[in-house]
Amino acid sequence: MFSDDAPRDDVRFRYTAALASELEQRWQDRWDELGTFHTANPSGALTDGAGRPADPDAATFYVMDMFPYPSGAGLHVGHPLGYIATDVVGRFRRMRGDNVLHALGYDAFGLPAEQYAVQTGQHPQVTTEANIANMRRQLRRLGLAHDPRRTFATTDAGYVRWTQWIFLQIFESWYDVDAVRPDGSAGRARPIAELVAQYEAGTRPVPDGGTWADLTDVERRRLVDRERLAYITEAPVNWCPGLGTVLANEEVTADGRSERGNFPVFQRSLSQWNMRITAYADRLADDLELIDWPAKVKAMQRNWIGRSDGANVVFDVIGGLEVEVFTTRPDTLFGATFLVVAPEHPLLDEVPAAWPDGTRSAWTGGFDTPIEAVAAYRAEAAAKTAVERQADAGRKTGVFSGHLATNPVNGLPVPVFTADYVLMGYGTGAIMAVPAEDERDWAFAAAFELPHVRTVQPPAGFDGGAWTGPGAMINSANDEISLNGLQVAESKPKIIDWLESKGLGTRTTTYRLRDWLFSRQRYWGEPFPIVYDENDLPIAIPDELLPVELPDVPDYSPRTYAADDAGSSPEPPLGRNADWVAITLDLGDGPKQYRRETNTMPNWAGSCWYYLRYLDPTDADHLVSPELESYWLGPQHNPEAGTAGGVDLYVGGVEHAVLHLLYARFWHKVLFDLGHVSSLEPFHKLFNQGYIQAFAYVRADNGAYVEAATVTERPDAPGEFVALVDGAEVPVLQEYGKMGKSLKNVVTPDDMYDAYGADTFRVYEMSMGPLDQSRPWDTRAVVGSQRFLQRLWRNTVDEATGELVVVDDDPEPATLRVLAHSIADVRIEMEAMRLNTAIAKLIVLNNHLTSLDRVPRAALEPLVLMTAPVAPHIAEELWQRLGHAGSLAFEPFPVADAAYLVEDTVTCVLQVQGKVRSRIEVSPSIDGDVLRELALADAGVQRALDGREVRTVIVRAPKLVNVVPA
RNA sequence: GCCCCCGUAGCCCAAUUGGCAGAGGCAACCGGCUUAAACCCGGUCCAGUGCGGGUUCAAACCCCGUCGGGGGCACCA
Repeated sequence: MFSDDAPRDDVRFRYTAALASELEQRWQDRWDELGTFHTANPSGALTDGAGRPADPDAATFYVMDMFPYPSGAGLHVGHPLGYIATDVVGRFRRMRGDNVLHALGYDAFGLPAEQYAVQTGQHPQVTTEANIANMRRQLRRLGLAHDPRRTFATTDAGYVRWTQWIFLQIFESWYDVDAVRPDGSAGRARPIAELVAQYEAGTRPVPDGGTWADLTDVERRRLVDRERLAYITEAPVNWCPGLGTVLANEEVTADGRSERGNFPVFQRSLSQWNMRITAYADRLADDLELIDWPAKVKAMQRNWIGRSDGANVVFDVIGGLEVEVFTTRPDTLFGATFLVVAPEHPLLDEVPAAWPDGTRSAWTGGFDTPIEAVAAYRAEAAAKTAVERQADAGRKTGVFSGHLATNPVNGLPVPVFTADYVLMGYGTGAIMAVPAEDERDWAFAAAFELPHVRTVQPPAGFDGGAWTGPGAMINSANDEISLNGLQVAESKPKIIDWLESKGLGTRTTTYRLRDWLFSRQRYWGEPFPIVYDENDLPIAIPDELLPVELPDVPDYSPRTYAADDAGSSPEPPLGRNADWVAITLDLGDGPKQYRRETNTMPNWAGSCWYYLRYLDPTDADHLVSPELESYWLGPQHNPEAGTAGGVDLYVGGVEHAVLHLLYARFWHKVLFDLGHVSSLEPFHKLFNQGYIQAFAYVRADNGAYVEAATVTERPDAPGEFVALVDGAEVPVLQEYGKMGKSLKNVVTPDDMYDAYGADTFRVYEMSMGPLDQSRPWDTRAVVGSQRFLQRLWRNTVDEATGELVVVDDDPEPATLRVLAHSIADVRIEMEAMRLNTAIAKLIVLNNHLTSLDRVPRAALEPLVLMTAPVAPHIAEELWQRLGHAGSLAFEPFPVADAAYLVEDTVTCVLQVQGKVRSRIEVSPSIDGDVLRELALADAGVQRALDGREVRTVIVRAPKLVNVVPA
């Protein structure tokens, strides 16, 4: 059970949970009163606790946690893992002299808050505020060194104002692919007014012909609206009836369900807001090179962006039409034996009336005419849900369209099929099929009796099927060009050059990334700062009217439907307040009636820029002042920042690898293009912490979960467990997984504060293992961390009297050596964020001091300072009891005395054929040749050699010699 | 199906990146303290690194294969 907490007369000053709690809360109050963790900006009202601006000589260090979502359930012990880690790193950097910025705000819009509000019948604002208050309380008790002045919630009107302001910046911009960026490369966002100016001046041709002057005002606006980075378009979108809203591609799983709630998602053509993230696809992919992120997350982003280089190739279709295909293998064009277009492809809108000569029966699907066959297949494909399509992946279906096209490199006729393995949304929605070099095409060809022609020589012994590997080209020549004999990589540019010279194709890059669908049909989100006029065209609400606040509506719950009701339509809750929707504004031509946008923004919007707001959440005049942005985030803002700049350390779960992290990078780059930030990237170093998981237990008889806290392991049978249910022991089975109410295995920080105090909890979480690894929670093991702190306490304070027990004598050399090594090791481990091993080193030093009769101050004080980042309250208390005034938060982190790092002797291992046969003590600076002779003369070595000749001797002075016998 | 990460004492985890397999913690056991127990203090026990090959003077670490666990992608042309 938990440690004994009863006050005892003989040990009134023992470091118990009660004492820990008392001093922890006292120090938390003290930090607040003194403003200890008030981080100073270089200028402005945000100074340090003493009212000073930032020290110009200090390096900055900006550490940040992923935005917490204040759920109604409160925190369990898994949640604070990352917050503790960033706090430890931040406190360590502060002691190293850095100006550390660390704050925490709340991502408070979004579906869970809305659903929780619906459940409890309260307004989301009320539940959100209550949840934030509870989370603040739980986190404050943890002793996090956040700047309390820099917190905010995304729902605050002052924050919403700037979220909406950024939206309007994006709305009022277009992407000029030719504009030159500061680094010389091409393409950047520019104010839309500059596009209009170009049209007006005639320096940019009006698309679709005509002149600007000839267009009506409404035509001009439609033209310009099409170019905006935030734009409305009618297109197929992901409609999720179960959630009652449309979703971005990133929010839909591969099997066509909503990431949140796991409801089916249907394709519906709807008019919705989008963000032109695709304009940034190249930069989002390329700039990953500039930042220090886990390779896995970079791979996921690259994968999601899905850039592939190839060519578009035009095939003439007999009868006067043509079809353009995208291929990454233009080198295999001579092996293209048929074409496949997606069922939605416009080429199928007209098909021949009769099957052409040479049509095989396998191609027709049993229909008499192409018209019937194609219509039937298109209907079948349209009826398929994403889930069914997913289930059918690999099974090739399709039908001949009746069209014949001409292979541009050899003039041969190729049949055009339609099949749903070709997607309208990728490339051109049409492919050239090369069965010999593509596995999917091979499978289709096999199913439809289509021929193949090999154009890459497979290796000897290859026994059929598609060969997708490298090799020499064969069968690839016409009168003008020959690829034969070339390697695949050489052939690609050559054939593309030829195609381009003949006007048959163009070098092309395509992306999997789609534009970001940005509207949601929900109440609890940022309203769009947009109104519509009588032409139904969007108009920005003037800056002075921001923020647009959420109106009261009769019912703020989203209109949801049966999860499989594909025919239903979204209904924004904001539309339920007619008085709000209709608005009278004077936008320069007198008061007029407008209609408000009733969709809200996705909750990713608020998390796209919060790292900018921490720099000064009180700034009412700027999104972020350029001076602060460059000081904390700019390129080279500290020696580690690199050319991209950004937050120095960003810690959070890997689940945001493509959603939040991609969206935030996109917004940041838009803000960069528009001159609002100087950094190229928002987050320089990203670290994904692991998860704390927990055992859960189900009854062996009925499979019901039992309270994990009541379970014990059978002493007689390890691995078997029993739970105490109504006073009786029942056998249970162990499971492992998330911590959650339904699994009855939740342990909360509050439980830990009560039983051990916050410092013990912090030490335990940090010592469980490497930060990036997931691991099981084990409440019984927490006591080990408490013992460490208790020993540290006892090394300083007499438990009975509260008197200091340290002495001012000089420490023994042995103690100085342990001290020096501990300091050196702890610094290395802390800098590498290996907090578990850093704590182990602290324990070694502490245990050493425990073993002494008298603890010397000169050894104890550095230990207290080094313990401070991980267990700050007890460290502050001991520091004070040791006679220091004020907080240790800014005390320099100890530096090892190099004189005690060198050992007088080291143990040299003597091996014979790799096996340890002897050990000798030698000087650390011993000469290799001397050591060799010592080793060869060693009795243990001679015994192992047993008279054999020595072939060679490996000497790694001073630690190892390996003698290799002949 | 493809790709990535991880398998070390009963458990959580170290190992200066190829050089003595054990730093730290939990649990267990023994002893001290105690009227007794807990706390505390001291000590003990415990694996040859999932498995099979290979490279090397030397392999937990590198290579190949295989098994188990976790994650990502999945008809993207």
